[in-house]
This record gives sequence, C-alpha cells and structure tokens, in this order.
Amino acid sequence: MGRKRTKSGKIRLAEVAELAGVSPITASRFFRNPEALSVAKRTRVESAAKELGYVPNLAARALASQRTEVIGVLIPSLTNNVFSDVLRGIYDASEGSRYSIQLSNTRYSILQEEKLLRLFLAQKPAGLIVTGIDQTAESRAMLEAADCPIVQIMEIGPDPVDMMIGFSHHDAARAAVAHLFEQGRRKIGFVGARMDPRVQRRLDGYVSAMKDAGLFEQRLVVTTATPTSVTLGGALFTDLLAREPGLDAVFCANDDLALGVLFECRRREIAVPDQIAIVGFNDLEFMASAVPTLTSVRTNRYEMGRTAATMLIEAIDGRRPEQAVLDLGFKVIERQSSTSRHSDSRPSISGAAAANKMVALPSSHD
Amino acid sequence: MGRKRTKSGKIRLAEVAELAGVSPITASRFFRNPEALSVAKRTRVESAAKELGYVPNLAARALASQRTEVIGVLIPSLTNNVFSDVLRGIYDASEGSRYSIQLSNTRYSILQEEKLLRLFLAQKPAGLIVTGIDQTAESRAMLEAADCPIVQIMEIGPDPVDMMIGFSHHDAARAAVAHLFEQGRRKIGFVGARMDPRVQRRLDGYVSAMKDAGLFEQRLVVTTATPTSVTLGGALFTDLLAREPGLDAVFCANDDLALGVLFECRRREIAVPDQIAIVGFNDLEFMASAVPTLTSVRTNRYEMGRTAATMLIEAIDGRRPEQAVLDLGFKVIERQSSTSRHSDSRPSISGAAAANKMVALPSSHD
DNA sequence: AGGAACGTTGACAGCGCTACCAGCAACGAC
DNA sequence: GTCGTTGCTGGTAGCGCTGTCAACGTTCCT
Repeated sequence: MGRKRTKSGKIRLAEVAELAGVSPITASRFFRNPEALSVAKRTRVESAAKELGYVPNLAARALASQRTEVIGVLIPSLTNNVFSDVLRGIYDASEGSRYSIQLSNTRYSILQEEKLLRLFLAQKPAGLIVTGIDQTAESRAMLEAADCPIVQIMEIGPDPVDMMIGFSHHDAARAAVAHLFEQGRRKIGFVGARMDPRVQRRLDGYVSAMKDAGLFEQRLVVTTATPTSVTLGGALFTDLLAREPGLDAVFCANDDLALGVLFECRRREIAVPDQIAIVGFNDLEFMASAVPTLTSVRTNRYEMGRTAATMLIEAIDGRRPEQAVLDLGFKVIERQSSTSRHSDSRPSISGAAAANKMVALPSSHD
Repeated sequence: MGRKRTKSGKIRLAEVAELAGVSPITASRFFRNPEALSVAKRTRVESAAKELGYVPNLAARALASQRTEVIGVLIPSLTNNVFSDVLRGIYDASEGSRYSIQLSNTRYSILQEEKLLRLFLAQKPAGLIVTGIDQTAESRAMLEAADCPIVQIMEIGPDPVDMMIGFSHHDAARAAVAHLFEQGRRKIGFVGARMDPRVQRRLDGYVSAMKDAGLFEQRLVVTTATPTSVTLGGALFTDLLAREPGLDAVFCANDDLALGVLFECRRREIAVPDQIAIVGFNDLEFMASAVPTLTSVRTNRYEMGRTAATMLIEAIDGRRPEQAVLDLGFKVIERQSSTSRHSDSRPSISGAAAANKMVALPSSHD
C-alpha cells in the first residue's frame, strides 16, 4: 500500500488526497485556490484535511512554488516604543493571513540594512516592509529589482520604491513649533537624540519654522547621537538652559526626552508651562497623565503598521491599492505643558489629507 | 552542459560544486560541517561560493533535512516594555547564528498559545522559547513531546519542560515589601493591572509578606484585568486611597503604574515619600530620573532573552548547558520614593544565587 | 603481504509540494 | 455533426538540498 506517513509521522497532502478520493494536485489546489474546485471535491478535501489534522509543509511548498510566504520587516530598533507600536500593527494585520513575519533589526545602520536586505531577498520573500526612505544606493537598487511588493513605512517622501505609508516629520515638527508660536513662545529650544533620518527631519522642520519667524539661533539646538532616554532628556535640557537661560519653550524630538525635561524642570523648580513650555513627539500614553499633562504630536503608529501590512498582503495577492502612497498625518495634541491659560487637551493643528481619519487612537492597546 | 542556473537566476549549490571541482554533496558538507573536508577542498569550495555569491536555499535545506533553522518565540505581548527588552536579547543572541526567529504573540491567552504552539511544532522548529510556566495541559504535552530544545522564560518554577530561565516573581515582590517594612511602612497597598500569571505571583508574594507581618487586609489590594498604563496607575491609586486613606506606601506591579501613582500624588499634593512611599517593578529607565526618583525591583530582562537564546542555540547544536534551570534573580533598587531620610540609590535586597551577576544593567540600550 | 581502520568523497534517492500541460466531459455555436 | 470553448482533474517532472551508504585511498597494524 505504499508509504502512508512521512518518517516524522506527519500527515502529507497525499494522505489527504487519498482519503478524499482525489489526486494530490487537486488537494493542493484546495489550499491555494478553492474556487477552482467543484463544490463536491472541495468539501471532500476539506473534511479529509480536518479529519487528519493536516498541516502543510511550508518548506516543500516554498521549494516547489519558488516563493515563500514570508513578509520581511526591517526596522532600526526593537527597544523604541514607536517601533513596538508599528510592529504590533504589522503582526495584527498578518494574523489570519497565510503570511508570517520575519523581523530583522538594522540598529539604525543602513549598511546593516543592506546586508539584511540581501539576505531577505535571497529567500524570495512574498513582500517586504522597510523603514524610512534613506537606503543606500545598493539597497535601493535591490529593492527596485525585487519581484515582490514593498512598503516603506514611517515617512513620506518623493519617489517611493513601491508603496509608502507614513507622515511628514518635517511638517509635524513645524506644526509643533507653530503651536508654540501661537502660545506666544519665542525662544524655543530643540532637544534631540539618536538623530536618525526621521529625527533629523524633525529638526529640519523646527529650523525652517524658526527661520521663517526670524527666530532661529544655532545655540537653541542641542542634539546627540546617543540613544534616547528620559535621563538624557534632562541632561540635554540642562545643556540647553546653560546656553540660553532666557528659554521659554522646548520642543523635544520624542516623548522620552520630553518627560526627562519635565522632571528636570521639577528638579530645578522651573514652572511648566509658566516659565517654560514643553512639547514632545509621538504622544505616548504617559503624556496624558503627566503633571502637568504634556503636549505632544500624535502619530498613527499602530495604524501605520497595520495598514502597511494590509496593503502589502493585498498587493501580494494581486490587488494593488488605489494609492501607493498614504500620508497618515499627525496631530498636535495640546495639553497643559504648553498652553498655560487654556483648558486641557484642545487638539488643533494637524497635517495631511488623511488626518481626519485620526480619531480614538491609540487603537487596541495591550 | 546542462542547466547552469535555476529559473530565477539564483546560484545553486551544484554550480558552486562545479566551480570548485567537487561533488554537490561535498559542497553541501562545507556549509554544515567544514571540518569533515580536507583543507584543500574546503578552501576551494569556500572561494567558489564567495565568487558566485552563493546563498543557500533554506526551503530546500529544510525539506531535505526535515528540520528548519527557525527558533519559535511565543510571547504574550508586543507592547509591553518588558518583552521588548527580552526580545532584543533574543534577537541579539540569534544574530550571527544560522537560526532565525519566528515570533508570535499569544495576547496573554493560553488557548491562543496552544494554537500557535501547534502551528510552530508542525514546522519542526529547531528550538522554542515560550513565556512562563502556565501552559494548558495540551500545550504542556506538546512541548514535552517536541523533539527540539525548549526554554521557558520569565519565571522559575518546578519541573521545567526542558530548560528554564527567569526569576521568582513571588520572592521579588516579598523583597519589595520587606524593603518597605524596613523603611517603617505598615499600611502598604498593592496596585496591579492585567493580572497575568506573573503579576498574580507578585501579588501572592505581597500577600504572603503582609500576612507574615500580620498586616494584610484585603482592601489594600486593588487590581484590574485591564491592560496596564500610566493613567491606569493613577486611577487604581485613587481607588486605593478611597478605601484606605491611612495608606503609607504603594507597591505597584509594574513601573508604568508606579509612574501613574507618582503623578496622581503630585496632582493631589501628596508628598512622596513623606506621606506615601512608592515602589515599582522592572526598573525601567525612567524610574531613575523621575522626581523623586522611584524605587523599583530590577530584573534582568535583556540578559534573560539573550541567555535564553544562547542556551537554546547551544542545546540545538548538541551542547546542553550545565544547569537547565537558571535563576537570574532581582534586586530592589532603593531610591527616593521609598527612602525618605536616606541618600539616593542604595541597592540592598536581592534574590537568587545568580544575583551577584547583576551589575551595570541595562546592557546595550538602543 | 594482507587486512583493518580511518578519513574523505561521491552516487543515489528522495524530502512534500506545485508548475505545467494534457486530458476529459459537458456544452454551445456554426 | 464537427469544432471550439470552458471547467475541472490528473500525470509528470521537478524545486535545491541532504541522509544514507558505498567506495576510495591511505595509513597502520599484525
């Protein structure tokens, strides 16, 4: 009667086919394109598979079909809260689909990214999600030559490799500074850490806004390549104060820094917002419950990850999205730390066409 | 001359072998067990592979060898800072090895975990990392029947499936409470959210310490199944205060809650630590720079992930570790929020044999 | 000298699945 | 009645690699 089981005791497609009384190839089709089968055979295969507890062998499928069901994801950091939100969105969207996520950490190195990209591409992924728009020329070439859909996330920029979803860090920073102008602040400092391309663009946005207002001074900018942290926020703020004692506001490149600045103000008994206003970036959960509550620029991180993965999967399955570039926008969430004489949380400035979709965030925390 | 290239233009092992003037199988051996080759052939194959830019086809390898080079990781949450530290350790350790990480999120559901486990096992992973010790009976059975090494992380408990690395949440909580006793606190509340098995064990540790001191009262415990957040910390603390206005300390099941409690105290103008002491759990980075600085129980999360993956990989490669169960310990980091009349940061109570290894953490932040 | 032992190499036969194309029935158009 | 056409099904032939085992040359022993 021939071999019934693989050595390992696993059920193979052939057994399912036999039980269902069809050929292996028909059984195979059931899993990839059930519509192509007659209803009778479809149900027969379905129940046979269920009865035997069949689980397809992905390696065999990949080998035979010359493509894997893996979505490669390249992100610069696993620690950063921002990316964990994005990742959660990606994982959530991939769940239930037949694709699995292969994650790699570039550690903010575009050379490392290039290396990982080469590795990924060699395995013929079904799709790819890469962070940002600042790849090496080599990486860029590989991406363009890749025969799978690709989504660039976190940023919006000119000429996407394929699809793109994010927002303008430049505009978001400008909006934050504009908000501070509105509140009558003039001597606005910038505090930034890590200085990856996105933080750099926030700095650029800050600089352009300040220059437009004729208020830019180099000494108002304090940055470091060091990874960000709350403690670092305090330290950079201390530097900034020493350079410019007349400071009346700080725009922080992220919320950790903002929290550090807040604590440092507390330590130095600087009144927030009366003496100094604070604005952060990302709107992490704690911003809303700090004392005073902290103004921040809200970004749609979870949604970004989720949408990126969803778009990618649709594209893999042959349904290209209407628009390849999606701007998810941002919103300045005004809170006590920058609004002195106003009530708490009166959202105002937001950016991008899609910004009106931004409600009730963050979605599904856990 | 036969086919030289696969359809996709990829270099195959056969081409490498041909260029090196050896048989394919010899070339294959070069990648799996170079020592088995003569030096001459080894160098020939090596340079041929490099010249052609050969990248092995993992699917073919998996199919032929009946096992994958994938390490499955099951964690309950992607959002939680705690797990992102662990994950970073796991990814760091796997880098450079030939194993890749396949991550799945159980969302704190042991049923979901069981489902994912079944999925993983069907693909014959090289190894498995699972969170905690509270699997379903079915999961437990699958794990024991699995023919790959397995590491349980985050906790220490009786009868490991295979290997185990973590610390005692019960003892850590007891140590935190003991510290508060030392500081003369008596009415110590407990604030907990999510209440997964590990938080539950912290609660148990708290209860046992309080009972031992004859100080336990049910109304001192406020918990919720809701996911944790800073805001929630404030809310739970508010409840707690309403129940017990005479409260003189709060032990929070994690640092987010502790920060929320701190902010709530600030809002209510409750002096910390003079009126109420606060102790958190995990010792996230911000604890050291809050005002006042916040006492917390430091745990070795990055190290845990890193060691788990390292042990696992060694076990896969046939080198079982000397001890299958590793207690990474904890340490109560005493800071201003609980030590009123002391200087800042005077570490004291720690747990587990391995605790002396705990220095200079957190390692390699990014 | 014969042969055992070792280290090294290669031939063969799949791993479980799917791409490709052929075949077959049923149907309609001319 | 013949010829497409459509819808479904199956046979064949691999996908690229490795497990198994046999064969080879060399060395060392008896």
